Amino acid sequence: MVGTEARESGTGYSQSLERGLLILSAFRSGQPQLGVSELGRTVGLSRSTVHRYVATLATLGYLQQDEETKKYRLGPRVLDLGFSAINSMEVREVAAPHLRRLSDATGFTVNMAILDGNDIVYVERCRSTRPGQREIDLNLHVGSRLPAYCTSLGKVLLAHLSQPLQDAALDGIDFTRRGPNTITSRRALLAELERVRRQGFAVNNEELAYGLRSIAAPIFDFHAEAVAAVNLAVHSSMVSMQDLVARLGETLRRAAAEVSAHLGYQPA
Amino acid sequence: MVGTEARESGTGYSQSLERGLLILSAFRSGQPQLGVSELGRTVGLSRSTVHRYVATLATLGYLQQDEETKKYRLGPRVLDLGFSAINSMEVREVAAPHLRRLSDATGFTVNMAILDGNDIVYVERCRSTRPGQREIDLNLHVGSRLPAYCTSLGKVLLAHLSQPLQDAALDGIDFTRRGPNTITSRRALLAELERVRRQGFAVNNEELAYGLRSIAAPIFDFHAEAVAAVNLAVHSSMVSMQDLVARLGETLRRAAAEVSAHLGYQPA
DNA sequence: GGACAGCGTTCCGACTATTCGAACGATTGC
DNA sequence: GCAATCGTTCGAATAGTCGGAACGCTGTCC
Repeated sequence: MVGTEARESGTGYSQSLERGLLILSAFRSGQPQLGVSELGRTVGLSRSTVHRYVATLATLGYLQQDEETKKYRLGPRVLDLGFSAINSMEVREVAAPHLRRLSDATGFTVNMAILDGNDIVYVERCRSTRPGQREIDLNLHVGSRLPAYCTSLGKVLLAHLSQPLQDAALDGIDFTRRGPNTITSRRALLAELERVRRQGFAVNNEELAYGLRSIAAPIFDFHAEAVAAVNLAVHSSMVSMQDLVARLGETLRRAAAEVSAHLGYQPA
Repeated sequence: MVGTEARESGTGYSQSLERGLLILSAFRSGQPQLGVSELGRTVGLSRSTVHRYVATLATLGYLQQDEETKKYRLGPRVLDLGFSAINSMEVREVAAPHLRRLSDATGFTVNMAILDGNDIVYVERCRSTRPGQREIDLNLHVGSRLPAYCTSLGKVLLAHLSQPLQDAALDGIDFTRRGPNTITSRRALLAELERVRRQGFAVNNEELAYGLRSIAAPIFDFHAEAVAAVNLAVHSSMVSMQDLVARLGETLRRAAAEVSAHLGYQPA
C-alpha cells in the first residue's frame, strides 16, 4: 500500500506531477471510464483542479475523452510508457530465447518476473506449446501482478533479497489464504525462504490456487543480485511433486543458469 | 511527431505535469539510463528543475536510480499504467478468445492493433501454434508500434477513418520504402485505401519487409466505427496471395465479424 | 598532486503557475 | 419545470515552482 499523504512539503518535490500521476493511476483497476467529479472525489481535489490535469493529460494523449459520456479513459500514449519499461530491461532481452526453448522442451508454460515491493510483476511469458494441455490461466499476462509470498517466483526473489530489504518487504505482507497450502504466517514464510535460499529454487504446491504447482529459479546478474526469476507452471494432476522437482527442476535450473551466465554472473 | 512547444499558456493546462511526463517519456527509446544533466539538455530545462521532477518520479516508483551511476531508469510502476491501458480496452477483452481460436485454426500468427496517429499499436498477439513454422518475427509484441501505411492492420484502420481524420493522418506520413512493394506516395495510398474500404480487408504483400505477407480485417463497435483490426501474418514462401485472400481471408473475416457482433455492431 | 570539468544535489528569493470557489450551460431524473 | 449533477470556464489569492548559485563528489588531464 503506497501512502497517498503528503510526501515532502519542502523543495525537491513536485506536487503537480504527483497529483497528475495520481489521477492517471486512478484508472488502474475497476472502472476504466472516469469523470471529472468522480476523480475529484477519489483523489480529494476540486473539480476544477482535476479538470486542469485531465485536460493536460488528454492533450498529451495519455487520456481520451469519450464523446458521448464526456468521461475519460486511458489513451494509447500510456502504452508507450509501459512497454518502454519492459523493453528497457536487459534481463528480459537476454532471457527471451532461453525461455522459449525451455517452454518448447518441457511443453509447459514458462514465466519470468521481477520483484516490486511485495508483488511480483510478470515481464515475460511463454504459453505451453501443447494446445490441448489443461490450461491453468489466472488471466495472467506480461504486466500482471501477484503477491510474492504465495508464488514460486516471489519466494525465490524474496529469498535472495538482502536482509534489510527482505525485512521491509515482509513487513508489508498481508498473509491471505489463497490456496490449500498458502503460507499464512511470517514465521513460516521465513523458514520457507531459508529453505529456498539453501536449495536454490522455490516450489509452489497449491499455495496460490487449487491445482496449481510451479517451480522457480533465480536469475543473477554480474553483481550476484537476483534481478529476476523464471518458473515452470503445471497442473497438479499432470505432474507429481517428485517429477516437478527432479526432472523439470533440473531443466529449469540449467536454463536459469544459462541466462545468469549471459548476464555476467559467476558462481562463487 | 508531437510538438514539444508551448501548448496553452492560459488556464486549463498544467505545465508541471506536461514537463514531468515529457521527462518520463524521454526514456522511451534508445538509452534506458539517463542522468539529470542529460535529461535537462533533451527537454530544455535547468538541472535543478529536472531534478525536482526526477526526484518526484523516483519517490512514486516511476523511476529508479542506479546506485552506482546515479542515473535513472524506468521503474516497475510504469508497467502498471501500460497494462491497465491495455486491460481497460473492451475490444481486447472481447476479442481475445476469438483470436486464439483463429490462430489455432489456421496455425498462423494473429495480431490485433489500434490506430494512434500514423502508427498502429499492437494490443494482442497470438503466436503461430505450429512450432517448426518459419518465424517472421520483427521483434513485435503487445505495445509495439509500426507505421500504419505499410501494414495491413494500418491500412484497414486508415481506410475506415472519417474524412477529416484520414486527411490529418495522411499529412503526417513519411513514405519510406521498407519492403519490395512499399507504397511510397500519398496518391497511391489513397487509391489503396479506397480499394481496402470497398473490399472490406487489406493485404500487405511485402510492403513492410521482404518475405512478409498479411491480411487484415476491421473490427467495428456498435457505432460502426473501426476501433481495431485483426490480421493473419504469413511467410510469402508458405502461402500464395490467392490462398491468403480466398481461404485465410474468409476465416479471418468471419472471426472479425464475430468480434464486431459481440461489440454490438449491426451491418447496414 | 593539483586544477579542472562534469556530475547529482541542495538552497533560496523572485515569480508565475496553480489553487479552489463561484458561476455557466447542458443533461438527467422526478 | 424544478432540482441535482455533470463538465467546463473564470478570477483573484496563494502557494508551489523556477533557475542561478553553490556544495560535495568523482573522474581526467597536465
